[in-house]
Amino acid sequence: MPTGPDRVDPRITRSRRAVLDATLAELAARGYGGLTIDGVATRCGVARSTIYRLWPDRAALVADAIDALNEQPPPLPAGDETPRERIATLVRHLADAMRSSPVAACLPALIDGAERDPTVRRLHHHYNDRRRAALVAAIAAAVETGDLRSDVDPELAAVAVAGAVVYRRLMTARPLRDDEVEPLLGTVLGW
Amino acid sequence: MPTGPDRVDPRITRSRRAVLDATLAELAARGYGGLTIDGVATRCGVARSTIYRLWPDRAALVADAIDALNEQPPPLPAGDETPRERIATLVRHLADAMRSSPVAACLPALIDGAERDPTVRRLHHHYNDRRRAALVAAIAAAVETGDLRSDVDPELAAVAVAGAVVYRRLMTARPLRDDEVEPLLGTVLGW
Amino acid sequence: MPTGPDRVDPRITRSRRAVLDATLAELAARGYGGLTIDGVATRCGVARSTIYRLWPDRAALVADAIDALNEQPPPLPAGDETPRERIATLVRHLADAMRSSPVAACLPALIDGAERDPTVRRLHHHYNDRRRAALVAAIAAAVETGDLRSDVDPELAAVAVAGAVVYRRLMTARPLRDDEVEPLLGTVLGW
Amino acid sequence: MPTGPDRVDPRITRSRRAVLDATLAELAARGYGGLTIDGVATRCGVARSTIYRLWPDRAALVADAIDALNEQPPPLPAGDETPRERIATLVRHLADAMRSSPVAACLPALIDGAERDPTVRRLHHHYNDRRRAALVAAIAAAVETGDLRSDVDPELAAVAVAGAVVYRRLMTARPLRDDEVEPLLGTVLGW
DNA sequence: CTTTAATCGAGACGGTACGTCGGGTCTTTCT
DNA sequence: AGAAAGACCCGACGTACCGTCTCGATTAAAG
Repeated sequence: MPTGPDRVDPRITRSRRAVLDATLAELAARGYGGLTIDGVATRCGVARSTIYRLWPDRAALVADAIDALNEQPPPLPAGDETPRERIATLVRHLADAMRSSPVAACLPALIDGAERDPTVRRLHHHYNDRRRAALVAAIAAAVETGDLRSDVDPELAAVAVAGAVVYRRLMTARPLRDDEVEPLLGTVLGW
Repeated sequence: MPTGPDRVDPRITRSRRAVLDATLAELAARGYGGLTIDGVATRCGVARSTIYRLWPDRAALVADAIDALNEQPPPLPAGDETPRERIATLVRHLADAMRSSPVAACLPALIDGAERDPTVRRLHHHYNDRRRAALVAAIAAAVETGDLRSDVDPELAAVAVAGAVVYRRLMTARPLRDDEVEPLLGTVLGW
Repeated sequence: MPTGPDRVDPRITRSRRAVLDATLAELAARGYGGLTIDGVATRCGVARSTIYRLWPDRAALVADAIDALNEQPPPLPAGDETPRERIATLVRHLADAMRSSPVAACLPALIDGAERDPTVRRLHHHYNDRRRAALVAAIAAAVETGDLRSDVDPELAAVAVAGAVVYRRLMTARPLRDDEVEPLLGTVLGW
Repeated sequence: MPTGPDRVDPRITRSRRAVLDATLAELAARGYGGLTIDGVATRCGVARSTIYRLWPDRAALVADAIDALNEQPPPLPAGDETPRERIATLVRHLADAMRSSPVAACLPALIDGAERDPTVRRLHHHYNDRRRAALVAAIAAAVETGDLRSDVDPELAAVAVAGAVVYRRLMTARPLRDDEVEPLLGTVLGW
C-alpha cells in the first residue's frame, strides 16, 4: 500500500484550524500573558492532549496563530486612481481596521507578546513593515507626481500617519473615526 | 486647632515604596498578565502577607503602581524660547523616553492591562492625555505665532507626531532616534 | 448482568495508600491538632492537590486514616484452650499493643480528636467497643465455666482490666509490662 | 541596700491570672495542638504582646497553666470512717471529676500534650501519681484491716479501679455513673 | 501632684498553612 | 492507532493566624 503524497489526516487539519481560531480569540480576550492552553481547548471543544500533540508548547502555538492571523490576505483595495485617493483609502482602511478587525483585537496581545518572545517580536515587526510598505509606496508616488512636497520623507510620513491611527487606538479612549482621516491628512500632509 | 499629626508608620511607607517599585519592575519584565504577587514579593524581599495587608488584590496593586509610575513628574523642560524649539524639545524628550524610561519599559504591559481592566484603562488614557496636552499647547502656540500654517489642527498634529514616536517603539524594531526627530518634524509640520 | 469492571486507576490506589500511611505517621508524631495537610504531603512525597482531589478536607482525611488504622485486623489470637488462658492472652496482647503498636502511637491523637470532632469520636468509641467485646466474651465464658465468681460483671471487669493497661500507658510514665499482666489478673479477678 | 518586698505590679498579677484561666479554657476547648496565643489573648481580652512579655513561648504558658490547674487543691474528702467507705468515696469522687471537673475537660489536651512535650509529660505523670496515692493508701489500709484479700496488690488494684473510670471517660461514649461505682468495686475487689 | 518607668494595646512584619484553581506532563482507557 | 479523560506535580491565589517586633498611650510608683 503506497503511502500517500504526504497526506494529512483530515481530523488533524480540522483540529488545527479550530485550535488556531480559538487561540486568536483567546489572545484577543485574555492577552498574551493570559492565554492558556486550557482556555483554548475549552473554547474549541478539543482535548488539551490534542493541542499538546500538535504544538510543542504555548510559544509555538501562539506564533502559529499569529502567522495565520496575518496570512489571511487583507482585502487590499487595489488600483486606485490618484496617489492622493489611494493614500486616503489606505488610511481609512487602517482606521477601520483599528476599530474592528481581528488584528486590532489582538494588537495589545501582539505588542505584549513581542516584548516577551523573540519569535513573536519578529513576526509582529515583519507584518507591520509589510503593511506599512503600501502606504510608503503611495506617499512616494504622491511625491513623484508632485502631489506632495518633495522634502517629504515617505517613510517618516507613513509612520506619522499610521502612528496617529495606532496611537488613537492604543493610547486614548477614542480610536480614529473615518471622518477624522481627511483632517488628519490635511494637517500632516498639508492638504 | 491644627490638623492632627496623621502619622503613618514609617514601616508602611517603606514597604509600600519597595512593593510599588518591584511591581513596576515585574510589569516591565513579565507584562500585565504575567505579573504575580509572589514574584513581586520575592523581588522586593517583602512577605506576601504584607502586600495583601496594603492592597486588596492584584488589580489594586497594579493600578497603584501605574499611578505611582505616572505621578513621578517627568522633568518637564519648561520655559523654552520659541514654540518651535519647545516642540522639538518635547518630541525629543518623548523619543528619549520611548527608548529608555520606566514608562516605556512598562508600555506593553500598560497597553495590555488597559485592554483587560477598566481601571488601568482609565489611568492609561488619563496620563496619555495629560502628557500629550503639553505638545498640543506648544503646537497651538506655534499656530498662534504663525510658525505653523493656520489650518493645522493642533490636536491631530500632536497625535501624528507622538504617534510616530510610539509607533516606532511598539510596532517596529527601531525606536525613533534623536536625529530622526528633526526630519520627522520637517515632514509632518512642513519645516 | 454482571457489575462492570469498576476499575480504579492504579495511580489512585497508590496515592491513597501512601497518603493514609503518612497521615497516621503525622498523627502519631504531631497529634490531632498539629496535623497538617502540608506535612502529610511532604512526608509521602505527594502533591497537596492530589490529597485535596481525594479528600474534601483535613477532617475527612483524618477520619479515613483512622478507619484504615482500625480496619487492619489485628492478628487476633483465636481458639485458645481455657477461658482463663484466653483472657491472659488477650490482656497480654493489649499490653503489648499499648507499648508498641501504631494504634498506641496514635492513641493520644485519637483521644484528642475524639474530643473535638464528632466523626472521630464515633470511630474511636466504635473500635474500642469492638476490641473490648472479645475480652468481655472471654470473661463471660470464664464465669460460665466457674473459673470466675458468678457475681463478676463481665463488662465492668473487662473495663477494669483494659482500663488498667490503658491508664498505665496514658497517665503514667511506665506502660504495663508483660510480667505485670499475671499479677494484675490475680488482683482484679482474684486468681 | 535591701531589695523591696518583691512588690509586683498589680497589672501583672491581674493579667497573669486572666491569661492562665483563659489558657485552661482554650486547652479544654481546642486541645494542646489547637491552642493558640491569639485565642487565649482574645478570650481574656489581653493583647498578644502582654502574653509574650510574661511567658517566653507557648510551651511555658501551657506548663504554667497546667501547674495552676493542679495546684488548686481538690477538696479532698478527709477522715472517713472505714477503709472500705473511704475507697468508695475516693472512686466516686474520681468518677464525678471525670464527668465534670476542669481537669477532665483538659484531660485529652493533657494526654496529647504529654505525648509531645517533656515538661507537660512530667507534670501530667507527677499529678496523676499524686492523685492515685490516696487510693493506693486506702486500699493498702483495707488489706491491713482484712477488708481485702492479702494477695491484692494495692498499686495494681488502684490502677485497675482508676483505670476503669478513666477508660470509660476517654475510650467510650459513657463515662462511669455514680451508681456504677459500687458494682465496679464489687467486681474488682470482690465485694 | 508631678515625674519616671513599666505595662499595656495596637498593629506591621515575615512566615506557614489553608482550601481553590488552573497549567502542563504523562498515563490509562476507550472507540 | 488515535483521541478523550483525567491523575499527577507544581505554583499562585487570597485568607487566616502565628510569633516577633516596634511603637505611642496608659497607668502605677517614687520623688
